[in-house]
Formats: sequence, structure tokens, C-alpha cells
Amino acid sequence: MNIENIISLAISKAVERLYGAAAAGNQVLLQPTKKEFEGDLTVVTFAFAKVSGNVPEQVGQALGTALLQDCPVVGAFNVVKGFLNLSLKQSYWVSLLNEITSQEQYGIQQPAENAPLMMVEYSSPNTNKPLHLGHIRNNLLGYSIAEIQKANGWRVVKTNIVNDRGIHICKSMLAWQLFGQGETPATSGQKGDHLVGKYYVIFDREYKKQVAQLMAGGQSEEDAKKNAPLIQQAQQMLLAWEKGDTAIINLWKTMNQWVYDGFDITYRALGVDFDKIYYESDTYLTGKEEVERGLTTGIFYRRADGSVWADLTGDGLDEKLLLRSDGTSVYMTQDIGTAKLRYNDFPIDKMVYVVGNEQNYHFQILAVLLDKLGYAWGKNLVHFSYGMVELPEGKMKSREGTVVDADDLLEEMITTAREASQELGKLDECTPQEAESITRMVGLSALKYFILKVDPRKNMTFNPKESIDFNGNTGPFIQYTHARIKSILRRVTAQNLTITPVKTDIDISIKERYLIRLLTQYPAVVGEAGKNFSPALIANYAYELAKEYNQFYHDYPILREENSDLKNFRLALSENVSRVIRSAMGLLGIDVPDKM
RNA sequence: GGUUCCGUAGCUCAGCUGGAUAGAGCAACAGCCUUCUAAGCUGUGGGUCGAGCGUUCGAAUCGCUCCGGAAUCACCA
Repeated sequence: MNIENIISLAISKAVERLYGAAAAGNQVLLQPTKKEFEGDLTVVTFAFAKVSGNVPEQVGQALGTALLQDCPVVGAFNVVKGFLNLSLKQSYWVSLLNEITSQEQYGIQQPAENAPLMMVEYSSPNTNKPLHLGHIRNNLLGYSIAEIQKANGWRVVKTNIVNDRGIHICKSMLAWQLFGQGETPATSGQKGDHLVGKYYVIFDREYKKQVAQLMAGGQSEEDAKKNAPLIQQAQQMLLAWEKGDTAIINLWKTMNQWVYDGFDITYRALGVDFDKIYYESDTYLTGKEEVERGLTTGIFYRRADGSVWADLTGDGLDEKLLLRSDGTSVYMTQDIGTAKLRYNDFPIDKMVYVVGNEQNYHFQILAVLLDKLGYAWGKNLVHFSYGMVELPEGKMKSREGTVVDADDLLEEMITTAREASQELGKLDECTPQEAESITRMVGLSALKYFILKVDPRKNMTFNPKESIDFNGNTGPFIQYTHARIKSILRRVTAQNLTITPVKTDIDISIKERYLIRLLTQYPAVVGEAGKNFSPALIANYAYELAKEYNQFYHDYPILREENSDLKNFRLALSENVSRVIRSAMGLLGIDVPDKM
């Protein structure tokens, strides 16, 4: 039983004794005391005022007195208006610190063999262009969510569905055939995904030219878009692909491989990974089969032109196309097929899709469709819907060249970190390899933390001109705090000192008590983050802990402390702070160096 | 137009299931490095929490109505 429950129970009893059973029915509101006030836990007594017939202050006094007698851990109390602030005894806090120290993996659960299985799908790129800032948010969120759920005792399979087929990749292929002159990543020196992306842009450019020409010749825009030779060629290519045309398939394989090689580099740089990768070229046929099955069971219907639809008006949604009139599949068809394959491959208890909020409607429909098709898990799928990353001018638009490229951004962050640490003379004593590794960690943490600290559901603004900060509420600040603690601990080791369990009768400051309080909240924060799928909770917690420690660090000497018991306590406290920081940052996919 | 989401300091963001004087960081200004890492610490200024009404002892938080913004409602993915 944790401390909150013990106190709550004691209050309930006291209320019942003082004011009768009627008042005891009221829920006890217990919350951590705000920093500005003295105390650790606060009871809100407004609720008891009415039933007791007393003003809140008197209720607070009476309850405080009662708790002082009944609860040995309560050391003191004070009353401010309707708030009863309870101070727990120092010995209690110090013993909690010892308890934290004794736990190998504090705040983190190890998933049991038979723990429920969660599949997290994230990243989900198209193979016609390189990854950009929006993908970075997706990848960081997906990876972090998977780590957080692991910490909450789930077995997790991270998966990626690569959208490797469809008209978009045909456009790149066609443009490469027409204008590429046999260029490859090797001959051009360009990363494969960038090279393919280049031809996607070329297609778009040339296509627009043709459309403009046709329109100049008198066609309407709508007709011109349909009649332009390039788009017709691309469509023919898609049909040839679906028929298995050897030459087309080979080209497709070659160009996709270029893209995968490019993606792998970006993924590695970002520090994300996958346990299983699916390709839509493997799943769309299954999707078609499922749609056909739905037709025979009557949950879908075919129109006169041959297209297949689901009527979801009964579910408050629209009618949804599942197969085009030419029999080819659409996005939804593929997702149905992919879902089926996954559940065949893994005993999934919970499926989580990390996909932007622009697709809220899509997943609403997917859930209903899967349910109609008879899959029990359909209804319970989680669409982890995150907001867009916007630029100060608004949305990123590839046509206007305002897309922030992932590789460029990563490179820029590392360069900035390198310059900063050189200017500060931080890594002068490190080997070049060490310095480079630390620089990468710092640069990446600035980016990752910047993105993950924001509530995932909200749209966020990214200003490329004002480069991401390294001071203040940032990843590097948190890393810095950790590095300083490590530095102290290195000195302690060098002095042949060891940290021992802390004596509980020492006199500690309010700041130190507050730090312990923060540490004890870590498991709850991890649980909360898991429940809400919110890395931001972890990020903001890590920042508060680091900030609090930094203030403490400046006010209280550790190595120069004369009292050896107190010194030992501060070392133990510091060590636990560094452990929790490392652990929390790990859940965000952020590495913390021991020095920086 | 329907549905969903958002609106907190000049900027970027916190603010948990309603609770104390709405908090950080950046930017601005003023201090602090012979003392454990100054990517730090301390201080100053900066707010009608989009607006209004309601529920409540109490509302940034809950409800309703407006205003403003975003997403979506494709034989695109």
C-alpha cells in the first residue's frame, strides 16, 4: 500500500469519527503539495466543509491533529484556507531513497513471458521521396511509445509498413526511364531515396508542362490532367506492374532498393528500428481477397461500373470505396490486408497505428470495416493520432520547396552541437572518437527532445531559421545535468569512496526532500505516459527533475560537505537522479553521455 | 455545410481526473566563474488563459453559444 492510500484511509476514518458516516462518503482529495507551500501532501477540505458544518480551516485543523496522532509518517501539518498541508517525516523520505537505490530497474517493468502483446506501427514511408520533418516526428513518437509500453510491462513488436506500390512510385520510375540516363546512387553520389525523390519532382515538373500545353490547346484543366501523356504512361506502368511485367518489376525492385538503402541510413541516424517490416506490395492482394469475401457475405456492394463500396451511413459515416472500377485496390484495401496478415503473424492483443491526425477519418473507417469483416480486434485498434509539424509560414509544401529534409536537419543539428561544444571547450580532453560520439548524442537530443516535449496530439511549429536551442528546456540541458553528476561520481570513485545506504536520522533541506519526492513520482509518470501514449509527460518530468537538481547543485556542496553522513546522502541522491534521468531519456530514445 | 481537433506571456510550449498568487524556456535587461562542468545559477519586466453565458464553495480545466485557425469528408496514398 503506498503512502497516498494510507493517508487517504486515515483521513476517511478521521472524517467519519469527527463528522459521522455521511461525511466519510465524500471522496478524499489528496494531491502533492505545490512547491510554494510547506508540506508534501495536501488534503482539500472544501468538500468536508458543508457536511461537517464547519469552515474549511477548522476542518483542516481537526483533520491535521487527528492525522498527527494516527499516522506515524506524518510529522507536521499546516492549514491554508481549505488546504491541509501534511509534511511527512524526513526519515520516511530518506528510507524511500534507500528503497529506490536498491531497485535494479527503478520505474521500469520487465515484460513477462506471457505479457500481452502490442504491435506499434510507425514510420510508414512512401518509396518515392526521402523522409522529412513530419516523418521525424512520427518516428520519434513511434519509437518512444514502444519503449514506454515496454516499460509498462507489454511485449512490443515495432513494425513498419512500407508503401512501395502504386502510382507514385511509377511516376518516379517513368521519369527516371525518360530523363535519368542510367543514373544510380553510385554514379551520382546521391543517397538513394534522394535520387528517386529527384525523379518524382522531375515527373511533376514535366507533367505540369504537358498539362499547360494541352490547356493552351483548348482543353479544360480536368481533361488536360487526364490526357497528359506522362500520366497515361504512368498508369500503364502501374497496370504492367500489377500484371507482373518482368522489366517493370525489375526496375521497381532496383529503385525501391535504392530507397531502402537511403532510409536505413536515416533510421540509423535517428536511432529507430523495427522488428518486422511489411510491404504493401505483399499485402494488397490479401486486402482484395478480404473485400471479395465481404462482397459474398453482403457487407459490401458492387456498383454498375464495377467499383466496390461499403455503406457506412448506418455507422454515422459515409460510403467508402474499396476497389476501383478497374479492380485495383485503394489505400483502405491495403490496410485491411495488412491488418489480416499481421494478426496471422502475431498474437496481437493491441494494435497501435502511429499515423498523423490527417488520417483520423481513415482509421475510424478502418476500425468499422475490420469489425464488419468479423475481426474482434477491429474495434479496439488504437489510432495514435499526432499533430502536424508546421513551419512559421504554415504547412510544409513540397511544391514550394519548404519541406525540411530529415537528413539535412540531422546533419545540421550535429554540426551545431559540434560548434557549440568547441566554442565552450567542452570536449577538449576527449579522444576524437569520443568527442564525435558525444556530439552526435547532444545534437540528436536537442532535436528529439524539442519534438517529444510537445503534446503529441497538438500541431507544433518548427522554425528552421531559429535553430533549435541547446540552453534551457532542452535535451542537452538534461544531458548536461546527468554529465555533471557522473563527473562527481567519477571523483568519488577515484577517492575510493563508496556510497552506502543512507542513515534515516540526518537533517535534510526542503530542496533535497523535494528532489526525493520527484524521484518517487517516476514510476507513476511512466504509467501515466503509457496510459496516455504521451512521451511528452516523460520529457517534461525529466526536465523538471534536471532543473530542480541544478538548483540544488548550486546551493549545496557535495564533495566539500564535511558531514560524511550528509555527504553520503547527497551522493546517493545525485546518483539516483542520474539514474532516473538516464532511464527517462531512454524512454524517449535519447542517449545520455557520461561527460559533455 | 457535416465531423474531429486546436486557441494560455512578443515567440515555443507546460498546466494531470475542476482547487491555493496561471508556470517554464527563448528573446530583453541586471548580477554570479581562484570553490563538485557557466550547455549553469539568481533577479527584473511581460497574461482580460480567443469572447460570452452557465454549473460550482471554487473554472485555463466541465457544459452551451459565438469568433478565429487546422484537418478531413477523393476511383490520392
